[in-house]
Amino acid sequence: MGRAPCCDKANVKKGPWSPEEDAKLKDYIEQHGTGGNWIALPQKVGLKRCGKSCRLRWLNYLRPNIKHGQFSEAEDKIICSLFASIGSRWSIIASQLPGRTDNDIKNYWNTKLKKKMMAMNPSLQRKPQQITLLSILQSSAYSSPSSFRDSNNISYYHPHGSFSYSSSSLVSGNNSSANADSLFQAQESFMDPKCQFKDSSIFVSGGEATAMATATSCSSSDGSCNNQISHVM
DNA sequence: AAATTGCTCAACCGCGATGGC
DNA sequence: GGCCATCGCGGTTGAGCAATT
Repeated sequence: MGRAPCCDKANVKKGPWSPEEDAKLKDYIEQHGTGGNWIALPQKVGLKRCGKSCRLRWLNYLRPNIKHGQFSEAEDKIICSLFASIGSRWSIIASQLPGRTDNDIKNYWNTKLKKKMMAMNPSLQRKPQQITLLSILQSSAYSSPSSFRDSNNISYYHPHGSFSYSSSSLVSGNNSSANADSLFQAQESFMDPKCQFKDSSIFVSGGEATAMATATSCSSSDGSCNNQISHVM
């Protein structure tokens, strides 16, 4: 017995959306909202689509203020910084880039930004398995059991493990391999099941200031995402 | 001009989380 | 507390287009 399908696959249309379908869905949601039930929505709208498909279409394409196309340098920096700190939490990263969707950012990272980073630092191409939590702990950047400090004197603390990175050097092209390496070390430390964080709280400290960045989990059904990383100085 | 290869991005899939009963 | 339906997320796929051979 496998998992029950989310909808009747036989009666569901798949593949690209037609302009008519887009219009139907958009009109309905603008007039009535989602009703808090995506599964029931296609029937109400009169679409032969899976509820999940409708939700995705709305969130990634139809909802207002969606920004498509070229990412700016500033957006690149934000993506790199957040990827370094929280990994592939695309919905959280998207919440910091108004108008961008998690899918967009994910695609952008996988197709362009990642390559850009690799090109800037070929040492990143080594297998992730070569980087271990232990290697982080043993690194010269290690300063205490629960915090790291990078060359910019910025350290990042998380209750279940910590990491460091230099966002400025990553995106400027002047990055040292140590800084670039730390990006992926950071990522791995978060991807380690034993180090997963549930409340997405990140403590960032540097110099005399201490900041706490808290990423709360996200997305309302009307497409507005209330994820925020708030910085409390 | 045709065939092949590479790239992009919309859409799908599966699974964990969540909330209601 | 357990079950079920639904939501939301991240990883992956594949169609379509562009670039190259």
